[in-house]
Amino acid sequence: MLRMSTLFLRTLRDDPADAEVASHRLLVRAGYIRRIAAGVYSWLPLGYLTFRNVERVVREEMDAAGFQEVHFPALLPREPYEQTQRWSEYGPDLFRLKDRKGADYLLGPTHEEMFTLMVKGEYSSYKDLPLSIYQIQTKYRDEPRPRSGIIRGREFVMKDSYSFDLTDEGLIDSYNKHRAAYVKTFDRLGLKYNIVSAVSGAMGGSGSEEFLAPCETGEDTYVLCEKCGYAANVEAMKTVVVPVDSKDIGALEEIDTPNTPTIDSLVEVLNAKFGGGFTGADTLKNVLLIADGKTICVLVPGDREVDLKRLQANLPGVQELRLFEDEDFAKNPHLVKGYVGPQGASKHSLPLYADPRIAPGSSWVTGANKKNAHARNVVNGRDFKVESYIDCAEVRAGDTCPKCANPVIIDRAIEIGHIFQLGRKYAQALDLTVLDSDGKSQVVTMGSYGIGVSRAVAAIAEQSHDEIGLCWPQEIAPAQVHIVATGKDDTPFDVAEKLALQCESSGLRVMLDDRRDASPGVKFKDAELIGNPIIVIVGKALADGKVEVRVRKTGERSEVLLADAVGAVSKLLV
RNA sequence: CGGGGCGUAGCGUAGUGGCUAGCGCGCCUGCUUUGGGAGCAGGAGACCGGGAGUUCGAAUCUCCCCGCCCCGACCA
Repeated sequence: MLRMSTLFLRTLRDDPADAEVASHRLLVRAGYIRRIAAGVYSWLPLGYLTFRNVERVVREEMDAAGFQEVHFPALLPREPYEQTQRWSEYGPDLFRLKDRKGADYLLGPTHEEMFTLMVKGEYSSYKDLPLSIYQIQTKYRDEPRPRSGIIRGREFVMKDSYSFDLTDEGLIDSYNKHRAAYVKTFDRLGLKYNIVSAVSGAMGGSGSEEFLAPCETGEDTYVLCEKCGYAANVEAMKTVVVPVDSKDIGALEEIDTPNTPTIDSLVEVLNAKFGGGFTGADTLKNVLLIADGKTICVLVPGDREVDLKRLQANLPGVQELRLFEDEDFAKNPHLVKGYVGPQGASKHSLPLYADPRIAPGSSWVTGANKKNAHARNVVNGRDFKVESYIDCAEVRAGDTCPKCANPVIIDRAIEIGHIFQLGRKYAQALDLTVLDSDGKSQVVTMGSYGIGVSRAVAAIAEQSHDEIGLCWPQEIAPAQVHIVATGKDDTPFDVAEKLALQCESSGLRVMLDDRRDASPGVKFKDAELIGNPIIVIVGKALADGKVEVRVRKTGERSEVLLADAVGAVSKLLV
């Protein structure tokens, strides 16, 4: 039983000045966490109970799915990460340190290498597969900008699993098992979430989905089609290419457009010249970039920006991407800033990547590749040739769903889980092979699956709070029932104590506010701030032999006979 | 790394060159109070982020450093 009289807890009346988002503010105020350094937090008793509840749910579901738990060190030697290039590729996000002999170590940001090597050390036959193992481990990433309390920390706890299969079909099967286990886990955690298609990013691999918990303070943006259920991270959102008939479009024609280096100024001139009707969407924006040292041109409708994240996600293999700067224009005199057009790009072997909205056959107004001139009737396929279609324009609410063509909505969310079909990248690099039934050596194919355990605590807090405090789902709350004794003499305290014991013996987790020196107001405020799902008040109503039972989330209150209290509480918790 | 902001007691804050750095919450002692963050009285607690400088005098002005928060870039 948690007794408030002795619990190591100090709640704060004011919001901490450095906390912005609800989860951070309330977890600090309610005495769950304390900041130690940027992105590094301690868990106090209430917080740690909550954290362990989340961890328990995750572990139970992993075990139930037949995955086996292991535990690696957080402190790791350099060598395995050298073999997969990540010692260098991971960059400054990797916490690196040296031991007294000067040998390189790191604090693990993720453990693909260790899992792969562990399996390699033990298994060598296809008969041992499939295998899925996991750990719940503290991870370290020296984030450029930790933020939002425990949502994005530099030290955090993650459950990471890895599956090992001989065949691609096997991988898909393991992937689906994890997916199902994740659904169960997040359902039990009481989280609202969407499963969205994602890009696999730095981890490599093919299929990848994210579990996103919608909330305003989330840092991921995703699209959702409310009609058909299509959901995707904006980076992975697909745009359908619809070719346009261009037979009736006249020949390319140059037009004088003095002093119109921007889309807005161009639209203005066009409308003045041709009697209106033009918008930014009729113009073609040619954005020049340097991709790994090579100049490329990206075509988007004039009313849209290029989304660099989407672009990079869809340009496979490109490590470094940046926009053209003035000095780049200076080096390339054929590219006239403000008047770039795709016609003639092939002459300079400039590759054109087009957003699918620049459909084959579509006609545009665009730059004429010389100052103060534009061209109209510039037709894709006739006047310029696109190297490939690539999703790269900013995504907007109301864009067309690639599945059912209805408008999509855009929402923000916290990423609470991510599942990948990694494939053979790590197994290849670390030479994890098994003998197949023909006695031939085969590279194993892997999946990787993560749940942010500490982040899930914050995500639940984000989704489950109100103005006055936290409102935990019962499985996660520090206690299921929070019993408050109020009054001057011993009776309510004795009754509350007895009731607490009864609740406990009927299997409930109980917190008892047995403080004699705190006023009722303080106890009520604390109970509401702490956020256990049921609050029972032993006080005034005792005169009628009753106690008051409150549901934290709904505010619903009722008085029940003392003898019926345990039953009433249990019933509300079902 | 770019832009903005902040750093004064455990927490929230006042104090823009001048006496012993002020207030609220929290904490300690005593009395009172006990259904919505109680009242009175007394008390403890601050190298004013650090260093250097300007000045008769610096929390306050200048420079450097450190730390933190927010936006952007970046990010399983």
